[in-house]
Amino acid sequence: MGINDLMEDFKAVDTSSLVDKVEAKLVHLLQQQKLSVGDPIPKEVELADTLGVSRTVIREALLRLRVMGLIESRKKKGAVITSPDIFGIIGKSMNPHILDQETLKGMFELRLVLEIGMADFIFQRITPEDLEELKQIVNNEPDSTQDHLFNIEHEIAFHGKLYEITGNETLKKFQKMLLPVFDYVHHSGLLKKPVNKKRFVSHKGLVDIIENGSPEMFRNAMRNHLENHFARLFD
Amino acid sequence: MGINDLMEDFKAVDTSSLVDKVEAKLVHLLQQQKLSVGDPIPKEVELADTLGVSRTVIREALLRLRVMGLIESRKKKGAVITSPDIFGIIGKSMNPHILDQETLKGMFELRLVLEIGMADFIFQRITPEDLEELKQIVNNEPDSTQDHLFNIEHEIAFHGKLYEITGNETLKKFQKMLLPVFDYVHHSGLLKKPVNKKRFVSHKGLVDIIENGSPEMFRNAMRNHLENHFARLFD
DNA sequence: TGAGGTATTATGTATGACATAATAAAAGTA
DNA sequence: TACTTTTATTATGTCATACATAATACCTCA
Repeated sequence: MGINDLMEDFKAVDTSSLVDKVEAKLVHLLQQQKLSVGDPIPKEVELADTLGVSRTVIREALLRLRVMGLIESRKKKGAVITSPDIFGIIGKSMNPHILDQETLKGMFELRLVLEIGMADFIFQRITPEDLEELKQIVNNEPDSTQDHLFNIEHEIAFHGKLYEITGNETLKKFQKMLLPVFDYVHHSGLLKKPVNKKRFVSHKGLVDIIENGSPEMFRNAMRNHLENHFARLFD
Repeated sequence: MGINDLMEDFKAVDTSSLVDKVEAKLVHLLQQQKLSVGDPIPKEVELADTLGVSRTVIREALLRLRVMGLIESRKKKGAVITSPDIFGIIGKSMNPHILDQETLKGMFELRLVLEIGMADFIFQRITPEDLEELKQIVNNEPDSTQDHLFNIEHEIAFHGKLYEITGNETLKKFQKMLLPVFDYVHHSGLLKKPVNKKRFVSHKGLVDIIENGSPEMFRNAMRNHLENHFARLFD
């Protein structure tokens, strides 16, 4: 056993707390798949007894799982396994005021990536009703001559509908989470370059493409539509 | 005060637990922005004293913040505010075995959206070194004639590098998180349609486009490159 | 002055008790 | 018998206290 192995061993000293270990064990237990959604897990006292630790530790470990959305606990009924709503959970820790600038900028960019990349799903899954609704939304928008006053409400209505059309709940939740962050970055002085309200491809233009065009055309049009945002990121 | 208002009041009965309230108060405190990263927050006993609840409750509330990545606690030093690594946190609750099918499928699709949508960032931020590295990766790949044996390692190396080039850490972390899920969905029987290993635009083709083409060309090429995956989703 | 030991402090863990809410069991009534 | 109400049970939620542990600050002594 060479010195390097020894060092490896040293590195392996268990610095984790008791709760850490218990948490790991519990997560491992859930992964065994012996348990599926809705199944109850052992009571706190049982667990404490079995694992030989205090109920305090068990409670902390369970609490972590609960915050992560892996379990839900009800009085008397004990804790049951749940399918975590990931984005619901993230949403809570998604406070723009707390995130660092790098992450915030990343989120801003992420939206642009998503809206350009989702073209195929829109074309594949859009229904006639969706298309009709899109047209409605566009018709309710103010005149394009005064687009410098564009309404954030209409922006959300239109782009939100696009996410909805993709039929991807995860994507939609992601957008919902991203929205406040995007807005925050947009208005805080985080991006150096000024806002240029020049409008390129309009919402109406996008709808026309959805109706008569192809995913390829849509991607390019959306890229153009978002030019104002890209311009603030690139030179 | 009409009956409806009364009902409103009834609806407003506070069903939240003590810990919930304390958590809300603490989060609110952090949002005051009076506190920035690295700043310590009051000790557990102080908080318990100030808010008039037991230390247990305080600890549970703090634990939630900790799991959400908003604070870190050190012995003796107390708890300090941290900039949360959102995706690190999500990663923990991102166990494919626990997520429900709908979410899993959503994640699978999300990857496709991302890789098509990130073209502009690749072109904007790629360096000569990046390009060189991409070529290296492609050169190390097995012959395209035996592409039915394509190696998952090379897939990850190539596509991972693309994420890296975007210069968006958030995006990269997101990919890291998505990877196991994508792989899981790919191999579990979740997608009905069989895997068709037919190769369309190759990695080499993509590199060529990055070198000589445009974001627009890249998006189309990537869409084509991912055709195998899309084919399993669409009719 | 600086190294090393000691005291202090705040979190981590353990224990025991009681409160509370949800359920199950039992009792009572039509 | 069926159905409602009351009572018991059970498991989590909250409280209080004590001690362990690790990190820091302080203090002593060479």
